[in-house]
Amino acid sequence: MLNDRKRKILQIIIEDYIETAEPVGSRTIARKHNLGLSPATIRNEMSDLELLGYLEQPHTSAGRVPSAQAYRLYVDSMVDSMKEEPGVLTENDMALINSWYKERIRNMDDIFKSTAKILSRMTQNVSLVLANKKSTARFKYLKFLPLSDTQAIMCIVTDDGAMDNGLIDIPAGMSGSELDYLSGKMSNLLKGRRLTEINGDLLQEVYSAVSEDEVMLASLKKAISNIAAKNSEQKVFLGGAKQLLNQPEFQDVGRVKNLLGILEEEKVVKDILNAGDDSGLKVTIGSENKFTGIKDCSMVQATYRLNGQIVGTMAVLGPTRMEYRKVIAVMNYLHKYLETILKDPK
Amino acid sequence: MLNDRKRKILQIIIEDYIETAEPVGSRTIARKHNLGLSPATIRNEMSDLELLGYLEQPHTSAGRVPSAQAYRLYVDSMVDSMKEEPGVLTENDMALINSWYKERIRNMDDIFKSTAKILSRMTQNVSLVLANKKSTARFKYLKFLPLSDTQAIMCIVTDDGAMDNGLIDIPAGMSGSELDYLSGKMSNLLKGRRLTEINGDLLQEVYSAVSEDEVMLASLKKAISNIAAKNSEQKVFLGGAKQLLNQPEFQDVGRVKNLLGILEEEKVVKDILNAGDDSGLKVTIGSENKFTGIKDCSMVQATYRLNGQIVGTMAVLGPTRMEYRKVIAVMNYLHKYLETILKDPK
DNA sequence: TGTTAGCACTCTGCACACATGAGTGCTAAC
DNA sequence: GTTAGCACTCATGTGTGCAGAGTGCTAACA
Repeated sequence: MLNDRKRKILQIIIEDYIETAEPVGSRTIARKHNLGLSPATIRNEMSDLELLGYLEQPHTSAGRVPSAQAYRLYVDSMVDSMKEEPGVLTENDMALINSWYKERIRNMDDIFKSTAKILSRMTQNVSLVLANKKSTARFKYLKFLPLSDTQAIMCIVTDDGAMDNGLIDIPAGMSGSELDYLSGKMSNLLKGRRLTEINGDLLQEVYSAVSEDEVMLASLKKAISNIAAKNSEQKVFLGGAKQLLNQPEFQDVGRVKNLLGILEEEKVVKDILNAGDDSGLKVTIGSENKFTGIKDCSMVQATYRLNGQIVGTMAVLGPTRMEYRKVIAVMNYLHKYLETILKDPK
Repeated sequence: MLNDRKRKILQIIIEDYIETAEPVGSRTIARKHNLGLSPATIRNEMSDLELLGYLEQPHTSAGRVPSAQAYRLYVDSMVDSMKEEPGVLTENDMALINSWYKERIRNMDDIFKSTAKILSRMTQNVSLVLANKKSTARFKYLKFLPLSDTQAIMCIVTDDGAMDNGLIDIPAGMSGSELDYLSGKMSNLLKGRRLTEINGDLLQEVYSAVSEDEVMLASLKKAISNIAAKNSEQKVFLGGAKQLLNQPEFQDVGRVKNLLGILEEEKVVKDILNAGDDSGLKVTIGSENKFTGIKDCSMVQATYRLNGQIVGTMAVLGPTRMEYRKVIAVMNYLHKYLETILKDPK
């Protein structure tokens, strides 16, 4: 539908606008790029492109600005072409990323934190990183570690090698070996269950098979439901609200406030990130966004997996006039990097 | 040095300016407050106050604005008077605070999170909350929970009733009872130590008294240093960057960027909060702040303790034109509230 | 001696007119 | 199909004038 020349001109306009944030005029194009065309010809083409819905004019005597539809075309064809020759990151960029990751990684949270930081620094936009908690882990065994005469710590080990714990009340004077007997019995009965399955009823059943202390049962219930809640909780990491203020579209305080308001509501951020838990890379442009408040923004989002399981989602949120090429390249790189780290988190 | 009338006028100017963010003129004062004085008289007094350094004039024909020195006087005398009749929070405010705290408290982190949120909502400024980690806890005992043929989880129980854990490598084929023997021995030798004391050398000594497996020793060292690091780490919770944008002094994007930049650097925030680990309430006005970047802001800060130990620090950061009275009242209330909760976190 | 009315002066903010420049759309010629 | 030329539009920047708020000073008053 678009001939090569229109395509070329559209691309030039998009990239120029992404760079300068100023409406692009026909003269500018003719001057900057050696197309062998006069401004008048380019004007005619631009007029066509506007009619086709790819360009918009802020006012009569301004240059033109790409529409959401134009970005869509641009991104789609870019994603296609990137399948063949993916990376456009400079050596420098990659070195920077590597060094940032090496900086201070002690646990999973640090990995996500670093990812958020890197994403925002490299793309000059807000980054959102969502860490899914493993809710599919299965119960392996539990153990009580005595603390005092009336309290103990319950440790639950799951088959993914992780451990959770909670404080529980025990009958006064219960001995260590009694506790061990109890935990052994309970472990046998609960083995293989998902943590979320271990609700009040099941626990009641299992527990009453081995003991009958009401106080301890109650605190067990509470501790386990706490652990289950913690495990099914998603965590959000944000980065780079500051960078946003460098973008000309966010010189208006009202707009900044709007976006900051959204980012401060953890629940909203989670919803946004969970909405696109597609596989692979997803670019949402302007009003394609379902959430009010970011309808004038674009978002590039990617989920990453480990053994087929979604571990998390990362996204870059910014004005529709976003450096899509760079953002996508960074995302692709981080994606690979993360999957390597996650496989072998030494 | 200031007679009563000057004092009174100064107070009126400060409070009016805090409310309106506009320079205050002599006519306004005469109209709003029934002082029995004409604008001209007030003008004379204001002229004196300016000479004394309490007032400043943005330009010749504007009203006057309180200087840092004026705020200092205002805050000091207010803190004094609040010792007698402390609270000025409305019933409504208190109810709001209570309900926010009840909302979703499952662990310590939630308490700090809520505090940050409440502080910023109630004061319309940025809130910073620093949670000190208990680095003074003493080792009680440790226990190994087997995971696989070559791995186990090490659980360390401390005398404050908390537990930490880490993954360690064990010699292939080591039995559960061998692990128990090891942990029992080690527990006896390490009992009563601070976690930070348990460094590589001490551990080497203790461990070689009970076993000689190099791999396990290495992973033990690593796990314990991780735990010690985590325990001595301070955590920061922020709230209400959005509220800031409601303040007229932050309509300028440059200033917002400046402050956001600071808030995004966790290390800087920690430094700021740690700098004032005085006891009790501390108000820092404008250039009294030692940190560049917040020299045009004021900060109200309070540390809270549990059994004499500093548990954390909370602060409100905003323009020098801050509602000191309200901020201080909220802080006082939260202070009491928190110390109650912390004493008995049911 | 303290207080006040009056007045000239200063500065900001706003509205308005005007020129400038960038950009377009259209037409006619190549 | 391409291009030069021209009239037209609109945003932006600048200068002017005016109203309003506020001050400082002086002289009169109690």
